[in-house]
Amino acid sequence: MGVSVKRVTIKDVAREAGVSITTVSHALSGQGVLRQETRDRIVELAKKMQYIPDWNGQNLKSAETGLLGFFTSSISGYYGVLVDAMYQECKEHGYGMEIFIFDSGEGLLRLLMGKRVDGAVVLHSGLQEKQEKYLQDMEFPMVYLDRESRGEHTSSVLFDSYESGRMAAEYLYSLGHRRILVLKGVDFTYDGKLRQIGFEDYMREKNCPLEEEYILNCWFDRWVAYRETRAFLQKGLPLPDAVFASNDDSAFGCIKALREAEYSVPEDISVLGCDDVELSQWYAPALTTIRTHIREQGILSIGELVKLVRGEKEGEIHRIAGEIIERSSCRRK
Amino acid sequence: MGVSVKRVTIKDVAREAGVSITTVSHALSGQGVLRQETRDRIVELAKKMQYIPDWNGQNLKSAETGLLGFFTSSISGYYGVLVDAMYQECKEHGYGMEIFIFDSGEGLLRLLMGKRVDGAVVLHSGLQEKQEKYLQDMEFPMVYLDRESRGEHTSSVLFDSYESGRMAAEYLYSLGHRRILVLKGVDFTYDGKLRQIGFEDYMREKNCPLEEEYILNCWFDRWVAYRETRAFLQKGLPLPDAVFASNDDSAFGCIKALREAEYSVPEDISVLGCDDVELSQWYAPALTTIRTHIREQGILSIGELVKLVRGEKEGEIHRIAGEIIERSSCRRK
DNA sequence: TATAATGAAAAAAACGTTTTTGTTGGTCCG
DNA sequence: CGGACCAACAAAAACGTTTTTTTCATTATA
Repeated sequence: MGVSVKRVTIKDVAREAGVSITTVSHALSGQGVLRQETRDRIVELAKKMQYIPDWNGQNLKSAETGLLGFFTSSISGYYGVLVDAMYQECKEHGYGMEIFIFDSGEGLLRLLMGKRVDGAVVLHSGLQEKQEKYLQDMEFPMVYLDRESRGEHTSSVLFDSYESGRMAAEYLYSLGHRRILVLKGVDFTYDGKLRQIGFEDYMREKNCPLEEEYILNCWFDRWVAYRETRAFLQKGLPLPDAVFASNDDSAFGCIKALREAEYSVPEDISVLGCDDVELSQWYAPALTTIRTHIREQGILSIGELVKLVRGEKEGEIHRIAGEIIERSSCRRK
Repeated sequence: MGVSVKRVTIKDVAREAGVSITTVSHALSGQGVLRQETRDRIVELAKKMQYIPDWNGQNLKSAETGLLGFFTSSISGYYGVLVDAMYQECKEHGYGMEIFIFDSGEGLLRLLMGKRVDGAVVLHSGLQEKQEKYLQDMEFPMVYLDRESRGEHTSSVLFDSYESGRMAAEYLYSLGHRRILVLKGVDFTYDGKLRQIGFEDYMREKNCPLEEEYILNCWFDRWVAYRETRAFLQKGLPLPDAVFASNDDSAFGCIKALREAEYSVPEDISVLGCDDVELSQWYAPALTTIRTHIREQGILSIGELVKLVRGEKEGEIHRIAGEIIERSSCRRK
């Protein structure tokens, strides 16, 4: 099926205007030398005929599409902010943007190399090293959001998650908390891994190594965090002084479980989140958290990609520092 | 700049294999008649050479792209869920999906008619009637999420927002609330408008027409709702029995303002939301709200679009009923 | 006045595919 | 043994553009 009414092509416009398709193309693109009168006449006519150039025809010939792509496995939740920031920045630079969601890294190559976009921002743990290498060899402009990669045409824009992990530990430690419950995120994720390691490193250095039973696998998920802390509470182990949730979502889940068990935050237990999602400031109690500047990540990554696409610079690795946002879910012991 | 390394084209594969490009095309697409041995040999070789067909070349010739598009002005917040649902459903039907964000309806036409996708789901108040008409004339398969439109190739998948508005009013009324503060959403939005009208209609029928000062323009926004209810509170008007927030976000903003003014929800004032965003059940108090089945909207719209694309049916208008989810933010007066 | 330069437009090539039409040698059937 | 059919592949057309090259009057220059 698809579109069954005959499309208006450049040929139709040319015929109607009594000129060649070359002339139409030139008139519409502003290229070439034409009499002003001719140009105006054709532009006018094309609009009247509602001529819309075929994307495939256009881009088959020309080298650039004017489009940047964002490739990811999901945009639910918190990534909406990232995407919106990226889109604004694309517009700023005169590019369009499209978003591709998919699961396998295989598909990514097809899309990228099929010359659909001039460059890509990728946030996708499913992309294999082999494929990453291939893209690098093809000199395709890429910016990664979740892995360290740099080359002539590839950059990374990352959060300094190791430091954020340390920062979290330092903050809780400085408030006098020693026995800390950690809600671990997704291990095979760049940020998840580093936050955890940073946190653990700091505590070990302070001679407060984490205890096995006080690390809960919560997968960055509210529900899992809720269930896990419930289960933890039922074990009857000594109550922790504080909780470090590796993202805000799990902090919310945890707080709910604590509340149901009649513990109040932060009176009985402090809870520190990570991310500073928009909701955090609306929550009760307002969540103290490590802010990851996600909007900035979006802006920076597009800016970087544009430069790579235009060949204005070589790739590099950017790191965006976290920042502690003190609200009401943590207090001194 | 762009990709500078020479792409591997079908010609390269053909040369290497010692056959014509026709044969390569047939081998890879499974069309035509070839010896099994030849077919295998070419497929093997293409993979080894990392041949990836040029999207534009392919789709220039063929009528269908195998891609469905989602066109919207923003995907922040709550729409992530919608998008994820749509993506899953696309996969289910063997389609790919891409998302386009943009502001003007002008751009939409370019994208749609540029033969980038086989069909589109649109959620975009910026699309003008003239453009909608044009698309209909072009017999382009479309599903609208925020307007009533039907034709041979266009459907709508809507929430029954008028009924939801009535439902909200009925619920609050049944709890004995009479003086109700309404946090109005965005007027020029399909759902915003109808929720409001539905609510007003019911109250008028019950001889409790809304008072002017008890309608706050909150634009579906947390911050605006927060500031507006603060301002309202300072006016010193008689306290309402309940609040109907036209979406959950404004309910959160409102509750924060109420709490800061030392009113407690639901003891002093009941608050009813609308949407049932994921957060609602995690909030304190857990929000009583009208659930709009957004996931279902995603699934239904894609299912419908696929049928339209395949020409299996004519367009129609679907309406998804709301459902009241009772939690803890409302109580009997 | 012949030639070169210029302005305006057309013709043709190219982009990388898919699809339609041809070609070739061989097998089957009467 | 001669035409019809077939299997396996190649050649060519087509898709809708952009870009490069060509054409052809004019006008300027020597």
